[in-house]
Amino acid sequence: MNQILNILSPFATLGDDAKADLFNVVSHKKIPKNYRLLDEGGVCRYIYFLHNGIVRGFKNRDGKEITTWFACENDLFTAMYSFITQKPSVESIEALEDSYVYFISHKDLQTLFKTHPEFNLIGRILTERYYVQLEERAISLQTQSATERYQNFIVEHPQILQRTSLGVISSYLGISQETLSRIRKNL
Amino acid sequence: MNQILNILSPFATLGDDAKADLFNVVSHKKIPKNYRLLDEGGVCRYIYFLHNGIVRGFKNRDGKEITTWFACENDLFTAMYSFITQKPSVESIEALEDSYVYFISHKDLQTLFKTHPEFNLIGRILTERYYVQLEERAISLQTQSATERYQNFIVEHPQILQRTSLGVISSYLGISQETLSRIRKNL
DNA sequence: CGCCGAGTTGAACTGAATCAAGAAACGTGG
DNA sequence: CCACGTTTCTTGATTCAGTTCAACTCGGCG
Repeated sequence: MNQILNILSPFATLGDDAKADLFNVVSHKKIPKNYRLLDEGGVCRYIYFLHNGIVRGFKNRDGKEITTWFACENDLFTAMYSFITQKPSVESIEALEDSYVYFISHKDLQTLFKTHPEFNLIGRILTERYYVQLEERAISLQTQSATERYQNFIVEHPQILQRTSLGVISSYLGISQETLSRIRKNL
Repeated sequence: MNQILNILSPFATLGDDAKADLFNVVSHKKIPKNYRLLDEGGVCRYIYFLHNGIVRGFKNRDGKEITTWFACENDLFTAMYSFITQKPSVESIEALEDSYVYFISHKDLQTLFKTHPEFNLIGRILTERYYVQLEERAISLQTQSATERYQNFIVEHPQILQRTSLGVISSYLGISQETLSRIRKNL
């Protein structure tokens, strides 16, 4: 729980009331590897804080799973679009390792927004992070070669590299598994 | 001015006070073709509403201009990241046609947020739109062929297709101008 | 022991970039 | 209103990065 406060503290100084109300609506659970927190077509009702483990978001495209983001220790995550709009999601979320998450429902978060305006910053922070991350990926896909993208990835996500399978990473980078294997060889 | 209200009305019903305060902080001006609303390295102080014309955001990559988004009539736009954080921008903004914009400064918008919480929706709407748009582009770059991306573009942005140069579109699609020319030919 | 998923390697193929040159379209000034 | 230079677009020839398909290796695990 304290980790959550640590994450939020640079952005919002929470009063004791706010903290108490937050603690009241936060749940937590263990997530086994490969468990799906959300399936395509469902509405994402929660925003999550990843205590430990790795989680990914992905979409189906012609039967292939395209990874669109990773979350690791101390990251906030959710199916952005679905959570914000509370409409069905086009992406799914699954754990790539046994993980432990804290989470708050959309409804409870709305209440927090109203009673403690400081919490509005959460939304902004999350959006900002997601946006910047996504933007970097788009630019990378738009302008860099497969090798450059991989090198970039090594720098940006060293932990994920170690702990995730080749196929998942290659789909994130938008290249085939074989090509990634060869790229990796030539380094 | 009424157009702005029309854009906002589906999301927030504004009281007369709110409207008056909004009108007080909105400026407007004519932008000639090729004029830069923001240069890379500068902080984006304004959020804009495009009354007419076309505007694009772009980045420099190895001396080439990579278009990252387009705005057209009735779109809200800004250099997202820079405007939110009020830090220097990595992207520039320029008009692709003679345009007319309404705009609000970051500072005035903050004041509006405080005095009229309804306005918080503006931020959310804008972010949502930007995010979804960006996400679609990322997926497109990650999974589709040049031809598919172009066909997609035709459907999504027919107006921009008509009114923008080939080079600008090709950089948005992440393909060379020559290839786009050939793709266009074979349809 | 044999299966299974994950990763590697090879060979053929292909989509798209690059380089280079020409054709249109466009605006500006004489 | 034409002539000129500039920018934008097209077309061809060549090259190359990355895909695809297919076979093979390796390390676990029932």
